[in-house]
Amino acid sequence: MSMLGFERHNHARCIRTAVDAADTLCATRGLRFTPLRRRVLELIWQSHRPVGAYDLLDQIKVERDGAAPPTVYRALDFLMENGLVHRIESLNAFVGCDHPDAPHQSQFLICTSCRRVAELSDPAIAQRIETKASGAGFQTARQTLEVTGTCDACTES
Amino acid sequence: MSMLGFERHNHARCIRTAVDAADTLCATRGLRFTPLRRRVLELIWQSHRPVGAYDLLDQIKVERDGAAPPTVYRALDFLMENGLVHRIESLNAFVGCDHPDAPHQSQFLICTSCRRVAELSDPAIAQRIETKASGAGFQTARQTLEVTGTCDACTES
DNA sequence: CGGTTTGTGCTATATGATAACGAACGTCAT
DNA sequence: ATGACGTTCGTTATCATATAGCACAAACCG
Repeated sequence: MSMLGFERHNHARCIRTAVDAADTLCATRGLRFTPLRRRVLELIWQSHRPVGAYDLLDQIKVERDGAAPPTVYRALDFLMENGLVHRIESLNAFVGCDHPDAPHQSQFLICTSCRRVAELSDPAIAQRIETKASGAGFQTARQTLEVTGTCDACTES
Repeated sequence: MSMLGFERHNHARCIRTAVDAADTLCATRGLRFTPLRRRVLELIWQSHRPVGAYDLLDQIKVERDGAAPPTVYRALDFLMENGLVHRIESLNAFVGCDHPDAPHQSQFLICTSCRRVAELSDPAIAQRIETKASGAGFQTARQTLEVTGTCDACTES
């Protein structure tokens, strides 16, 4: 069993769970979870790999005539603002958030072999970074922590 | 006095030091520190702000007829491979490395107000991240840690 | 209903990065 | 020196990522 735990999870269910959570979250906060935004989120959740905006666009175009870059970037902006997806800076790509309900600092493990990404949320690491930054007189707004390497499933094989 | 310590440092000297260090390092390793590479490094060190590749290109073009994107990207690749500059992933931009001599994991504090970047190198943080990753069965190749926020000089004013 | 805000369609353009190929240059053994 | 080899650079073309700006439509709110 790999650390990422991807081998035997029911992915259809995984997607549904994520979208349902988004639905609830938007309802709670009075946000408009439009068909476009919902669809973009579904597409992002098709895999645990980060997806590029233009990959999303290609898929959206099939269903929605005249879709253009702003179509998908605006949906992505909405999803990111509300913590439903994260941007992986080192890849210029996007992944769904595991636990959008609570605000959190994330850390990402990015496997260069299978290209899957696992999201960690270790408060101790975040705290340590925060302490170091504030010790330097720096007010932290956001932490970006991305670790690239090889996941255990890929190491084993 | 701000944490970044930029206020009263002699920046001409700062640039010279960095370029001299690169010179020595290249000589030691038998690398070719060509005029182009040297110039790109100088340009990057003009400030402690991350510089975009196309900003560099605009400046290089003035001096070097027919310079094109590959001109600067190749120089940047060389400088990065040899630890002379770092790429700031969240900005798609580049900064000079403070201490290129020793291999190290860096952390960056990026002020969104003055846009300056300070490089930290806290082994404890790097170690903690490494431990967490390997505990998850992940083999780390590289860490990217970028903290955005406000530096103390900007907070004060 | 009517005014306001929010979301989307659409066109254009800005910004960042790489592919591919040949010519020039350095290095080094002969 | 000479030539063979690897590296660096010039040059053109193209790809990839992201945003600006404006008009129209849909939802929201009194």
